[in-house]
Amino acid sequence: MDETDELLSIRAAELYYEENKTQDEIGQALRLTRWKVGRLLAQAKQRGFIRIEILHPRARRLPIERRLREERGLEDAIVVSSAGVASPDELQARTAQAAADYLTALRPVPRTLGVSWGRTLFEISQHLRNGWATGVNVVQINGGVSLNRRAGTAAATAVAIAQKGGGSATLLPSPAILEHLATKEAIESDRVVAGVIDLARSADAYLFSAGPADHTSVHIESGYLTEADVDLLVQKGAVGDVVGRYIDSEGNIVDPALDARTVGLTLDQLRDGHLRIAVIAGRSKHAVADAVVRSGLCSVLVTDEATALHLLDG
Amino acid sequence: MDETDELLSIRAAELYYEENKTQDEIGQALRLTRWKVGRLLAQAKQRGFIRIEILHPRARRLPIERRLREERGLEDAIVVSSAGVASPDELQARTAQAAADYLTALRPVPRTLGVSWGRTLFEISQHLRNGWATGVNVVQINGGVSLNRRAGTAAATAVAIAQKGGGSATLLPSPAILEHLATKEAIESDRVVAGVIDLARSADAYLFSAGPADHTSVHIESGYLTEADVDLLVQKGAVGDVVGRYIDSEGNIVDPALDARTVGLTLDQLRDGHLRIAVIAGRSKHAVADAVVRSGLCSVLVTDEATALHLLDG
DNA sequence: TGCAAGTCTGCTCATATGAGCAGGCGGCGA
DNA sequence: TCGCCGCCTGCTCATATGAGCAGACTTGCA
Repeated sequence: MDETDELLSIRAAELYYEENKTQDEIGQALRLTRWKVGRLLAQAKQRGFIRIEILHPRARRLPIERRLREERGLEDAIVVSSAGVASPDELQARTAQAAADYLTALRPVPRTLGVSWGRTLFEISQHLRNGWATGVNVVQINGGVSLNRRAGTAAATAVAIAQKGGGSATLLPSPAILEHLATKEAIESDRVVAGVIDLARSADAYLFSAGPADHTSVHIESGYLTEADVDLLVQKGAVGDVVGRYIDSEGNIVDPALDARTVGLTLDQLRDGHLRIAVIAGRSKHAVADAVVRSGLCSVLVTDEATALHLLDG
Repeated sequence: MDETDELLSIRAAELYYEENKTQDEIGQALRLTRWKVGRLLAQAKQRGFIRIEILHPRARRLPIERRLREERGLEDAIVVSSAGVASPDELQARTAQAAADYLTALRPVPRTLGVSWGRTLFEISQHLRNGWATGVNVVQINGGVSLNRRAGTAAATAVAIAQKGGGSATLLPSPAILEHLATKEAIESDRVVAGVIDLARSADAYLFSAGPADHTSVHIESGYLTEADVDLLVQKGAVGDVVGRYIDSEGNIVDPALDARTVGLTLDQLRDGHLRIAVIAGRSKHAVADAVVRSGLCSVLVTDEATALHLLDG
């Protein structure tokens, strides 16, 4: 394609897309046959001169979703558009909305849904509509009795998802991380707790998020870890946590001792699930999202465009 | 359009524009008739959910050009796209290129073209191709013997435009602004100078730019004015200059005494021309572009998207 | 210079899309 | 409750577009 044709293809594109002329009319204007105009337009598209964007909070990026499925081996991927997003909060809201939509459309409807907790999960619970399902029982898959004033968020999330889905919630009555291994083992041997974990292991689907390994972590906010603890984990290679367990960029547990004091499904138990939906969005979670996908923790990923492109192109 | 339809129109748009499905295929996927899909797509477009952009340095914005013609009474307007512009310099280059293209395509070819000088005009001269016209004679319409080391730019501009157009240049051998009115009158009564100005008044077309009233002005760089002079002009309401003459936001001369010492066509003489092409781009020239269009100094405007939108929407 | 390969052009034909219309449906007022 | 009005649906038909093909043209090489 020489320069003249390139320029003509731009002129044709202007008339076609901005002025809504037919290819025939454009041909008359530019003294070309309509077939030539059609070819110029095809070339303009193919060379990337034409960008078509869908501007809507609910817009998704299907080509990126396809690439995630094909190149990263995911069973499914939902990628929300970042176009026109004003703030990280808005991105988070869009992603939560998409996750809620995905759950609502899920067939067959899971009878038992295992959920983690945190800011993302809470937001998803808020975006779900009443009646999004009928008779979905929700079970917590990791400990989360909050130690600070925001107590109850973890429970509220599970309960909201269950209620709106016409089912009931089974809570895991335990802190996320315990100070002593012995305490953790004692709690897990409790009949109720063990029963909840068994139920969690049998769930039809898991819905969880991941947190970044930094000072904004919900574990610091909740009092389970100190900033110094997290700094140490980062030094050991942590990129973030999944169901309270900190992993490195390959998805390996960075601190086995800490992990042993963490209550809930282990990562291997999580990986045993058939449908494992991870919802991870935002700049700060690029690294942990990569680790989650790389290590096969999720089979379905709900994320934003920028994170998806990070996974694909580094 | 209720929320369900809005969402469907987004899903349909994704499949249509990103996945290149036919409306019929989309209908099958979403369990709709193909006519419904067509209507959803039409609504998505109409509500502005679909944005189509042409990404190319030579891309123009025809709808904005139309609005300029219709709403600001211009005979013609050329608006270059700002999409993907990295720097103000690139915007300037795109606009100069567009001006060169416009001149090249101009029919009938002007026999005599009056030109001003400055950074913009110089750049246009560089973008013109050899043989852009045959036998175009170029005449300077305002004084411009440069006083500093960049001497000759004004002359070089006119000569380059003429040479590449297969014609010759007639230079106006005079400074732009003189210190004393008497000197200016003496120069203008000189046979050669008067002859050039007469020739300029008879030109078939004028090509000129405008400068901002700030310290980047080419008049400061050339030594005709000091920074203090320009500050004073701004205080009097100047928004910029056209052929060396400073105007306010309504296009009126802000300092008649200074104007009287400025050599070249007066603004009224400029307005007598039939084809008056102004080339004005860049953030700093929004105000002066508005003044030029508002006061009818140009009949054709070549500008960038942001400036055009400023003229239209304030 | 002459030939062969590849490219470009303008066509035919099949398909996709948009305009416009008749019937059905729901909402609203009497 | 009935009947009218207006919107929405699914259609027919006209038009716009894309696929594929045969011939012309250019280009590179001997």
